Amino acid sequence: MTTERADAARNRAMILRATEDLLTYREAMPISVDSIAARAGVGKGTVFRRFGSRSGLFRELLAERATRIGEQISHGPPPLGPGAPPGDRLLAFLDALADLAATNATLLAAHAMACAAGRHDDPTYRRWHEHLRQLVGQLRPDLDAGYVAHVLLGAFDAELVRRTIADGGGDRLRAAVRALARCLLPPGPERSCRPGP
Amino acid sequence: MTTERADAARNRAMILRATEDLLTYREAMPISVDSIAARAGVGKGTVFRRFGSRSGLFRELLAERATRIGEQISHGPPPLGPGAPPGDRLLAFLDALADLAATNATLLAAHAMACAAGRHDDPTYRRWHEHLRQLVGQLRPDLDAGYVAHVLLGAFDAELVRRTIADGGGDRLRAAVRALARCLLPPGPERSCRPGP
Amino acid sequence: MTTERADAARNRAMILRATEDLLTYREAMPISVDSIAARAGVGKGTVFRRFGSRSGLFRELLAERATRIGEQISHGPPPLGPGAPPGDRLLAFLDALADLAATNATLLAAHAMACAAGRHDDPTYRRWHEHLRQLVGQLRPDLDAGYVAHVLLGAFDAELVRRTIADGGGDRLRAAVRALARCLLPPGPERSCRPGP
Amino acid sequence: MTTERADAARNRAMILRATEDLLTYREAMPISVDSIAARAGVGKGTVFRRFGSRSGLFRELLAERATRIGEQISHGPPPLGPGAPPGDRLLAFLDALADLAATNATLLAAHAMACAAGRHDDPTYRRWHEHLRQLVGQLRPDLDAGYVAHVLLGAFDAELVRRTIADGGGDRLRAAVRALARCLLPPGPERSCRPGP
DNA sequence: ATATAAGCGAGACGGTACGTCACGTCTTTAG
DNA sequence: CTAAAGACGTGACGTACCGTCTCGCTTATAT
Repeated sequence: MTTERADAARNRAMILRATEDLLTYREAMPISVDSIAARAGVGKGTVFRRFGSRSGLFRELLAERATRIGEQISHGPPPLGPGAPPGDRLLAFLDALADLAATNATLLAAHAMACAAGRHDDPTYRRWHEHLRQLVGQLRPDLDAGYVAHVLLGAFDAELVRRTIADGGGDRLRAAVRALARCLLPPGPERSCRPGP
Repeated sequence: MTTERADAARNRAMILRATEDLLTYREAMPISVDSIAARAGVGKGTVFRRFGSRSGLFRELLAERATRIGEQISHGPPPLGPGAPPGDRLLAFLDALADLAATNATLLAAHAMACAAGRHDDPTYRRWHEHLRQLVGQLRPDLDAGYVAHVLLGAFDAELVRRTIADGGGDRLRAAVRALARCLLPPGPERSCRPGP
Repeated sequence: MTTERADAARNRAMILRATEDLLTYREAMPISVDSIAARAGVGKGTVFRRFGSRSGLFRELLAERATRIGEQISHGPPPLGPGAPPGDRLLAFLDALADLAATNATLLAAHAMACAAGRHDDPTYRRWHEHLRQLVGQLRPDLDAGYVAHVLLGAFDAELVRRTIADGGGDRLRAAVRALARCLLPPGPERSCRPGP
Repeated sequence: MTTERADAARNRAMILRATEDLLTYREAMPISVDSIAARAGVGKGTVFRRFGSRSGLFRELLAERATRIGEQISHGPPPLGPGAPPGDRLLAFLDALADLAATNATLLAAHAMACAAGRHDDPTYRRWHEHLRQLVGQLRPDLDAGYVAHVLLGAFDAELVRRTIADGGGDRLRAAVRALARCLLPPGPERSCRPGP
């Protein structure tokens, strides 16, 4: 595919927009592909053609939302972008994720629901995981960086995020994540907990 | 109901056994209630009568598996049971969870799939969460204990566990969890970072 | 299946009735299974469960309509039923078919559309064909009775029937069929091959 | 349009040839336009530009096959062409149709499938019907010539032809048609209603 | 022991949502 | 600038599977 046809791009945008609308209105999961297609004013086949499956639709929507963070990680200014020390980047990245999660709770829920067990293969998830893995690896060679990266991403689990912001708002989420992240930072001079080899 | 009918008890066991078998054979999720009923040699209605729903079936199966840990937490000997210092209990509990997860990876996956967003309401999950919340609260008053407890339980996410033991075995899972947990322990001069049994 | 469940029978009737209604309203073909299910107030799955396919639905509806004729052929009074000479039975049967076709033109069309090439396997068609084959075989051993029986049934082709009654009414259809049928009767002393007006 | 471009003519031929091939290979109906285009080595749009629709493709293919008969009817020698008595022309025409049907059974099936209810509007069908209508009208003023003409064409129904030649070959079809046609001839001294063997 | 009522077993049933299919259209590009 | 190529739009179809409901039978209890 060299370039996307004009009508395809238009319908693609309409479908994504319709999905957003429905996610905003209905917090509950039952957002059927039919309802999305109907609201977008296109046939159901179009949705499946463009996104492959229900999962693919939410995946792509999440990817769209995650674009900004991804770009800032790669080319943005410190501390989120390259150049800052790993500890600062880690905190900045988790802050960004917390922001994203707090403002897209329902999308996360839908994405989690749709992607089910395959969420580890989601491109967005993989990118985030890779970023975390590298930072953690630099900060704490004593930890299983890959595993810890997954656990940190699990801290933004849709249901957990929803419950947390429902009882404390986005601030509580950010604070909790931040406090948790600091536990992973290497201990300073006054911290005696020195991990073994 | 005074007593459980003999055939009912027998069928209940057959259903649970059939579910285990299917979980062992098929790693993939699509284990339909029909297939379970067929393999158990009972009608589908029996499954729903006994367990209420697909989720209930997996919930009960997990609860059965979690019975030992629950009892040891409540009445067992330290460090898992009462009496040991919180840090030791936390590590012991997470060790136990890692063992359970390593030996029941597919069940966890099925449970996660079936319970979906409602897994926070699962009795077993709640009990574990409450236990962790108290321990974390005692150890680290500076953290959001409830949130951290959820994150720690997220470290036993089905898909994550599966991938971890697939690439490193149960030992890697246990080690990774242990290393991660130590980050949460408060720094203390007299507590070794590697608490022995 | 020993006996049909009460609710199944009720829904079955509702579906057939809804199909009739839609056939009455909309002469055109596009009667989707969804529209039938919606009008019947049941799910689409129910329609497919009971009738197997879109074709099966129309087949069964036609069979229901053809029940009277089938019974009269088997056990009814002459000349349609047994006992009358073959020539009289042939004419009576074709008359009955013409009546049925004239009053169920749209159903025939839908049935033809749905059954497509497989209409020769339709139970109702087969019964009618067998009846005709026997009568023709008795009347005209010189003809290929099976083939002629198919041709005679082809005289009630949905599109042909529709056009004929649209330009001449049911009477024209009946007369045309009758005149055609007389050509097949063996020439007798008092019954000329050229029937009088 | 003054003349057909060379490549257009070539593509047209390739499409028709591809359709024939597929009709020969696959007796079953599901010959999609995509498969035809693919086998012809052209884009699907080309097929639709040339033939308007799926139906149009089969219609044109049938028309091509029917060209010889049409010419012989109009300008050929008796008994098929003009000049012979109606009875002879009728028999000759039906013979020719039987030959055509026997050698193009699958094409007839595809044509019937594609044209569906609109086959009465097919140019080829109309020409044949008109020819038959006139002959029947001359031979048997007592019959509904238009209706009988349709019934006679129905004797070459695709499914019927297929079954007949499958169980008796083309000879059985020709004989059956011939015997049936003689029933329509007016009784004459030297031409009995009961034709001999 | 037998009749009767309560409740269980089996799976057919009801319905929703999904993904597929193939027609016909429309945009893009090559000649 | 015309035509080829095929990506695109569309909606009906049939399927899968969850949870419910009905019917027949088994078990416990009363006589």
